[in-house]
Amino acid sequence: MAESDTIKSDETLLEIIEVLYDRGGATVTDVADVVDVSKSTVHRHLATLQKHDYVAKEGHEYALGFRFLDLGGHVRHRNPIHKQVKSLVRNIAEETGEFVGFLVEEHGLGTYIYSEWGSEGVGNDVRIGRRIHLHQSAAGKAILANLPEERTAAIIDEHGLPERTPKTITDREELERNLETIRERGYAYAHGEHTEGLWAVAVPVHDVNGGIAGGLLVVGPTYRMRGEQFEDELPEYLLGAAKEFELNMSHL
Amino acid sequence: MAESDTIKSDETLLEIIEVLYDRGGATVTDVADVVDVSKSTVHRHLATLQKHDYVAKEGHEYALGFRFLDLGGHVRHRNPIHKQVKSLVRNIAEETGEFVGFLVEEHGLGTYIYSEWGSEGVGNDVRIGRRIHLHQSAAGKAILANLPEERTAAIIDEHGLPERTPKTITDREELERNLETIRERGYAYAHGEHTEGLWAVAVPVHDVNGGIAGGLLVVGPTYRMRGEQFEDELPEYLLGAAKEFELNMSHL
DNA sequence: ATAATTGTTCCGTCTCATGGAACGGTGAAC
DNA sequence: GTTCACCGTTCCATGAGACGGAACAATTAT
Repeated sequence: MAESDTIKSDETLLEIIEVLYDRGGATVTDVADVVDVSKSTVHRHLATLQKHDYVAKEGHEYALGFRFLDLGGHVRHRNPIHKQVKSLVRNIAEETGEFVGFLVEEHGLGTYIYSEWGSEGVGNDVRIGRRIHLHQSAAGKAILANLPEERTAAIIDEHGLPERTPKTITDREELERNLETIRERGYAYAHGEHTEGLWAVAVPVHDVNGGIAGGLLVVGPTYRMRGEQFEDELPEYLLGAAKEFELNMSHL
Repeated sequence: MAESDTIKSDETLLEIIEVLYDRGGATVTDVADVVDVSKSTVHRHLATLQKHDYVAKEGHEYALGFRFLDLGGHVRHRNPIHKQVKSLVRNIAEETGEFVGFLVEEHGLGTYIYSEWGSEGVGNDVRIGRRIHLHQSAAGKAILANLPEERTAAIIDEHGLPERTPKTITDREELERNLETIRERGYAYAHGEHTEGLWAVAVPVHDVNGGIAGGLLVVGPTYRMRGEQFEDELPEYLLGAAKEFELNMSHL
């Protein structure tokens, strides 16, 4: 419970990594300006990272190195369902032509472990591994609606309901009503709650123990996501795909 | 030049990450057994990582968290050629049905920034971002053969020629003869030098400045990689694909 | 040429990371 | 049910080592 004590040098190290992440590369002084430590300290931290190939130095610019790709790939492959997720997402992307993603929950936030642009798939700055607030995403809402009630409450308590677009649901009561609807109907919509101009449909995907494995999501521009196609056929299709996926997972 | 001084706590932190990477999850005592520090120290490092979502704790097990996926994705997307590489690799995988990958060089080691299994694509434990020795891979040899001579020499000096299978070329003279052949003929073979039972063909891919951007590789089981198909058609096809890729890159 | 930045190294100081011991909780053994 | 063993976590005193600031080197701008 108590906030265990942490290691200061580690925290600055991570902070430096964060800066390199945000800026996509920075010099010693750049970093020192942002992270409140002396240049020499920054330099030593970067030297340590460089020694272990965590950052690459090009001229005076330091940037995150391929070691992170390695670690990231590891995290993704550790997840046993990843291979199945990949083909699931890919098939649906091909079928629908839209952007398709699979979101999982960790620490109360959502992470896409795989995504795919279909032929018509629209921008959306979703990046594999980028963490997003669950309530801002159709897939996240599908997850929230299917977690044990107290877990959902704990997540909202911890992370709040920050706004991302004017459409984002920031009122707790409203969200809970929305989740209730999602539970009843079996799938979730998002109407520009994450990115304006984009609508999404998502269904929950269960794991073998009946827990929630993640959320399967299709995103498209508003004009293409209206009407029967969006409101009936697509959700039904996704529910079927999720069910099939769950069956595949159950006899592994 | 001089080995700049590094930060000890950072190094243990990275060492701990490495352990979690190798084992795919470990308890405090597990880590303390391997990394020569006290349990309390390990605990504090892990607590720090956990606080920032770099590790996830499940029961008593700590494992690398999705934060690394995020960072890894960032590294990959920063690379401007990534998007083109993706479609290049994917097309060839579809065409050949085999495993296809794109290897780049950093710090004298190779990293796959994208790979794809075709319909028949065979196992190969290649994992995105995993770092491998260049001389153990057809793609790596294609790169080594096309780097400036002194850079190639420096890489061999630094990393040596460790064996991975009995087929791996560990003799420097032999490797240099091999590279010479590759330069002349324009593409590289590997006959089980990385994984026994797998043969590969690879071609170098140049960047806009005429430098070497990476190596494009096709891997398959020995029995499927023999004969004319393997020895003539496939290399020619890859050379064509690489050329087309280079053209696409030149007018961006 | 000079000045103004940069990254890097050096050094003395005092913070803070460390190991060891104590605590609390959980599960196996008897 | 009680004991024992082993786990993660917290506490504390101590000395290693992370830190800031100054000096140096190497570029680039003026």
